[in-house]
Amino acid sequence: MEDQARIMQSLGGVTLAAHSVQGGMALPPPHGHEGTDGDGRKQDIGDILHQIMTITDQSLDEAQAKKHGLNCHRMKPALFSVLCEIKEKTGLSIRGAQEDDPPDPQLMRLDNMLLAEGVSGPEKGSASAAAAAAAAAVGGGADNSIEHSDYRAKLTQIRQIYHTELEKYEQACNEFTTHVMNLLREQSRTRPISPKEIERMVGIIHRKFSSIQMQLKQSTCEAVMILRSRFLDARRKRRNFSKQATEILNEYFYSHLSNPYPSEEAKEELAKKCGITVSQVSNWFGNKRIRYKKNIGKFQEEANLYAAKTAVNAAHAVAAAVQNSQANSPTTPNSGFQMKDEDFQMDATESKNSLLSNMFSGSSGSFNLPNAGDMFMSMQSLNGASYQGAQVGGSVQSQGDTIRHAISQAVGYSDGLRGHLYSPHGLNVNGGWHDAPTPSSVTSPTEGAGSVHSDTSN
DNA sequence: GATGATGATTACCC
DNA sequence: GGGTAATCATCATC
Repeated sequence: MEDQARIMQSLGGVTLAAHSVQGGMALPPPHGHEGTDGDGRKQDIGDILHQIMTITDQSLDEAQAKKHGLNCHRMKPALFSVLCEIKEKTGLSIRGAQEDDPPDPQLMRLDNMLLAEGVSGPEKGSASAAAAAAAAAVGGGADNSIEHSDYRAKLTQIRQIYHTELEKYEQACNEFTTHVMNLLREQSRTRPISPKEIERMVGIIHRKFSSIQMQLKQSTCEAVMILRSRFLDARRKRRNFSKQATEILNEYFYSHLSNPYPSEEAKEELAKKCGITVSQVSNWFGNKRIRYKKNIGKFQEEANLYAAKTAVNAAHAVAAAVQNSQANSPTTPNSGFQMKDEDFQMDATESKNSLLSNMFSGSSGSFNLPNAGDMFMSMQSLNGASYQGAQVGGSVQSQGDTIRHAISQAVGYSDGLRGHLYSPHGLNVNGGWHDAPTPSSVTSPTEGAGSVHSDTSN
């Protein structure tokens, strides 16, 4: 009843005068100047207010009937207007306090993070970019690609949950807003509810739902952070490279011992072959160079092993090339092939044997000696059918020339092996490698045909 | 569990 | 930016 008294006071002393003409009604005189007529109207208003205040205590039918009666009451518009104004005044102060809020920095941070992590915003690019970034931090390799996809899958899951929840919240917010608006509009027929107030109420609802959304964003961010940290923590959890990968890297290293600095292209190619990343190749060569330099004696055995291995590969490749040549040559169907150069006649078996013996005895005969890397690559090219002699350096035209070139490369490599077998090849007195141009590319002896590249070191 | 091997990281240099 | 050297952390072997 306090409220009623307050409203009565307001109606009597403050605002009623300003709204005394409503809907063509008679003007009630200002408070304090009313006479007996004023007393009557005051009584009338009090009566109406009493009816409004007690309407909720009545049964539905009674209330409906009373509501209709009140709606039709001649004083209703004036009273409604006054009540609206009172509410507006109090509402304005509330609104003034609530509006003009600066954008919440925490919300901005959350939004930015979700965008950066690829949870919000466009799906494909950022999500995979974030996944790739995390995967890059973790490292490459077959297992890591699994982890990569695992990370991506989990991120996608988080993204889906986030969007589903967000959608739910938005839907609930819209539904609730519509419901409240309808309710208020309906109520506004009997209660002093202005459109501004409805608007304000909608704002309040939106703010409430925004805070819920913020909680959702916060939870999502936490989930992403946990996922991310889990992957980043796995950074140091290394796995040894596969045996095959290590062999490929070692073969390249020892065949380029004079200048074990693979170019970017070479690194990429090695990475592709080994199923690791370029940075892992760089790491590997960095570690290898240092460890080799630190303990040449220890690595000598390994160097010999790889040198011998590569030499055998080379011999096999040459033999294969010779046989291939025999098979393809119309002039030399079954026997040894005839070279254009008189001083280069060799039976296939003989060539193989002499090559092998040369390789391990260190006798390279009168052949020129390209560097080990050249041989390293030539062998692969001979293993396959698509030998590209021009890329190796000479203008290889005839079949015989091709073979001669290959053999000379092989023998040249044996010289390279001699260096590897008997001395720390390529290291200068300061413990560093001799200056040499960076090789432009790489292939390993295990590689198939069609990947011959030049190596201009030495 | 001790130990060596090895991939990754970091600080520094050029 | 790429290389070295030192170091860390983990793996693999005994």
